[in-house]
Formats: sequence, structure tokens, C-alpha cells
Amino acid sequence: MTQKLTIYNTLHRKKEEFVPYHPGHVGMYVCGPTVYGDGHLGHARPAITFDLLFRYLQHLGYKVRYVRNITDVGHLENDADQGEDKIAKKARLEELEPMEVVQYYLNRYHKAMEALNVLPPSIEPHASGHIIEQIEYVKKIEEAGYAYESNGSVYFDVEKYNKEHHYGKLSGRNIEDLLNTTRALDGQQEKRNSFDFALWKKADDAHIMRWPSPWSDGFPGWHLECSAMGQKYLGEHFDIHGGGMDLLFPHHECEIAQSVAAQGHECVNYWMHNNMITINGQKMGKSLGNFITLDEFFTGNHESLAQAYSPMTIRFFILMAHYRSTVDFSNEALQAAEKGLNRLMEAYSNLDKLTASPNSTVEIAPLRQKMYDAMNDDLNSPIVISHLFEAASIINRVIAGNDTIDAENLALLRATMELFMFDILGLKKEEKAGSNNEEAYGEAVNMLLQLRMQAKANKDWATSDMIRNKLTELGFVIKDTKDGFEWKLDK
RNA sequence: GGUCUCUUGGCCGAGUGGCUAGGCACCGGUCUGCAAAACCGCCUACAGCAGUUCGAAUCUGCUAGAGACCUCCA
Repeated sequence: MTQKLTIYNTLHRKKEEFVPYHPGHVGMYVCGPTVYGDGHLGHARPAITFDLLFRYLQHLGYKVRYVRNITDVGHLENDADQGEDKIAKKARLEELEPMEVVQYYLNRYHKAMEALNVLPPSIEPHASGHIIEQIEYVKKIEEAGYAYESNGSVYFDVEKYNKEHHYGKLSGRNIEDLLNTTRALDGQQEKRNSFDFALWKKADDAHIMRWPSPWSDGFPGWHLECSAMGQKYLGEHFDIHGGGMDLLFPHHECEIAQSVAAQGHECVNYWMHNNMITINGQKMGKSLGNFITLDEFFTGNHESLAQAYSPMTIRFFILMAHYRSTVDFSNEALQAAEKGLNRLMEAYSNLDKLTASPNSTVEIAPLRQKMYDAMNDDLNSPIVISHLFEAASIINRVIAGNDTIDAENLALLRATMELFMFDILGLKKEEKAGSNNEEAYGEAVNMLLQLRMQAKANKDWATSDMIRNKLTELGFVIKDTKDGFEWKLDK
């Protein structure tokens, strides 16, 4: 492990050298999707960002346990008291079992992730499968004195917690600000303070998804699953917790409060947050209804899309921006990504055409190190890509005769492109979207036979026979008909 | 309203005190029967104003604009 990775820690608002809690091992938790709808472009961002990190950490030699949860319970529709579980609501609309809805969208999510070449995490725990752990977690917070029960629900006592700890240390808030920004839509008499958050919610009669607990039949609060499952699979201390910036507050802030309350200490060393994808300058999100699903990108079936964009184009597009910057979606930007990616892929294919010279006018080792430097600098994928384009340029210049490369550098060039393009950035070759090989080859055969017809008309028997003989040799059976031809492949 | 962030060339997007990425598009050239690709070259930007400095896209202040969070959200 000669490379020194630095990552931006949201907790301290600065880049820090990454030092794992247990040498050689990394525990990493990332907030996954709520599976009550199709994944959209915004979901691809954290998946790809932390896939990049996962791949790079593994390349550096760490044994990584990567946990990405599936939220399938507990998110409330509107404000905490009147809302009903999002998944339960959707289920009733579609007259399906809640878990049927979960399974349906989870399958589709996995399919999209696979298309994007996002590696599966080590563990993908479901919130619904960890109700017991969550109840135990609430008990611990209760025992520590940071929770109170109210009408069958349990809330976190933020005011009390804040007397001994800083509630808001991650998001840069303080409790006074939160008091001043009380929302008009509150009306939550159960809570002592508007900023208290639910640990356990009593379910009303209409609520389908419910579990028994010491307090009521109900469901866990939505910050709880990450604390409980993170602790279960990664321990009381682990290295990295990631997610979208929009989860910073309140979700991750509450997680910290929960773990400090339950365990007496924080459990995460590095908090990482990816920025949002915007559309017309606005965040792409469910609530705004301005999202484009991944399937729509892959098929081009959306009014805002000028064409279909392949999964690798989407992946490359996301990697062309740094994960902490916003990325604005536009057809021009995606088309630029598509063309740029093609250029890289073609250059990689052109490696086969290179022949080594005794002398080299290019040196690959410094270029390779620059790619490492960029990755080490808080996963600066745009810089890595710029150096990949430099590598592509070298390949093309050697072919054009403007540069020469020796065998050693050529081998290193190939290894470097494979390492960074395929292993670390996770790009892969893909068939052109919508193309059908067999159909295209068939049309080419038709064209040859058309040419043969013309040759026959011109009594150019040499050309006509040459085409027929050559095709027969290749395994085609040609039959002349009264006004044309037929062919089939006899294999 | 509170807290925070951002504003880079036609478009996307790095860069955080001097060496001024990269991609896409455009334009000129080489190559080519023509084209495409490739190669060579061109375009040299940092919202505005003021300040700090030998020197600022980069630091400070103000102004303008945009966005995020404060409510489920990747």
C-alpha cells in the first residue's frame, strides 16, 4: 500500500488522510435506496461514487466490507404523525403486498446497477429484516436516558442530548437555529420539541407494515435502521459512512446522536457525501417530480432525452465530474460523454495495432502515477479521465508515427489503461445500444448479392462468380431465383 | 426567515496565490478518389466591483445571480 489516499471528511470539512480503524481492513456503510419506485439518475450518483471508492480501496489491497442497506420500511409520507408508510401506501394503490412492491423495485434496482457495472456490496441488509436489532437499539437509547415514550411512540430527546453533546456537529447547525425554524405544519403534540425525532412509531389502524414492540405495534423510525445495521455488520467503530448530501441533515445527524446515545461514542471516522445531480439547475428528486429514471435513459424513452444513453455513457458522465460537485444533466453533456468514452475505448482497441520500437519518446510511469495522485486526492475521477485521454493521445500519436514507444512502456500503457479504465473507474466495453449484429451482417450479405446481380446484368461473370464462390466458401448457400436471389447460412 | 454552498471559455468540467487540465463543439491544415477516423494547429476563460500581494480564477470585503438543507429525498 504505497498510495496515500486522502478523502474529504464532511465531519471536519476538510480532506484527511485515510487511515483505517483496523489496519488492512475497511468497513464502509452507504445509505441505499428506498425501494418504492424506479431508480433515477440521482440514485446512480452515490452508487457509482462509492463503487469507485470500493474498487479503489480493494485495489489498494484493503479487505473491504461494504454494506449498503435497502430501506423497505418506516419512511413516512408527510409529517411524522399523520403519514403512512410509503411502501404500504404504494402497495394499496397497486393492490399488491408491500413486500411484493419491495421485491419488484429491488429487482429492477439490481438490474440497473448491474448495467452500470456497479459491483454488488458485500452485504445488502433490509431494514425489515432487522426489526429486532432496531428495537434493541431503541432500548439502549432509552436506558441511557435519551428517549421518552409518548402515546406508544418513542422519541429521541434532542434537547437533553444537546446539553452534553453537540446535536448538529455534522451538518453545522445548532439547536437554537432549529428552534427558530419550526415549521408551521408541525402540530405534533406527542413530541416535547419539534426537533425531536421518532425512534419508534405506533402504527395506526390503516398501517399495514407493523411489528410488535415493548411500546406498541408499530415500526421503527427512519434514522434507526442505518445505526442498527451499521453496528451489527461493521461494529461499534467503522471507517466510512457515505450517502447523498441531502441525507446530511437530519438523517446522518440523527445517526450520530443515536450512536452516541446508545454506545456512548461515535462510530464513524469518515463521513462522505456525494453532491446532487441537477436538471435545469434544480435538484433531480422524487418530491419535485423532475427525475428521469435509469431505464428511461437506457431506452431514450423520455421527452427530455434527445436519444438513448447507454449505461456506460451514464457512468462516464457521472465520473467526469467530481463527486462533491453538482452535475447538471443536459443532452449536450451526455453526448459529449458518449463521444469521449468512444474515443477512449477506440484508443484502447488501437493498442493492438501498436508495435514496440527500440526507443521510446513517451514515458508511461509518470502518467500512471498522476492517475494514482488524482485518485488519492479525494477520488478526483475527472483528473484521472483527463490522463486517460492523454494515454489515448499517446496511442494515436504512435500509430500516426509522431511518437515511438518501446516494449516496456507499451506493456505499462496497456496495464495502466486496463487498471484505471476497467478496474477502478469500472468502465466496460458495451455493444452499441439498439444495434443488432445479426441483422447488420444479414444486410451486408444482401448488399453483396445485389452487387452480384449488377455484375450479372453487366455480364461481368468474373465478379459475379467471385462473390458467389467466396460466400459459398464462408458457408452461405446462394440460390438464384427468377427475379432475384435467396440465401441462407448452412451451418 | 435561519444555516450553508456555488458562479470558470459556445457547452460540460478540473484547478485553491505564479508553471494558466481534459472532453465535446467550432474553425484552419495534413492525410484521403470523396468522406469518416486520426494527427498538427487555432480559440486562452475564471459573475461584477473594491482590497491584500511583487503577483489572484485561487485570499478578504461588498454587490448581483443560482442552488442545497431546515419536510420524504441519492
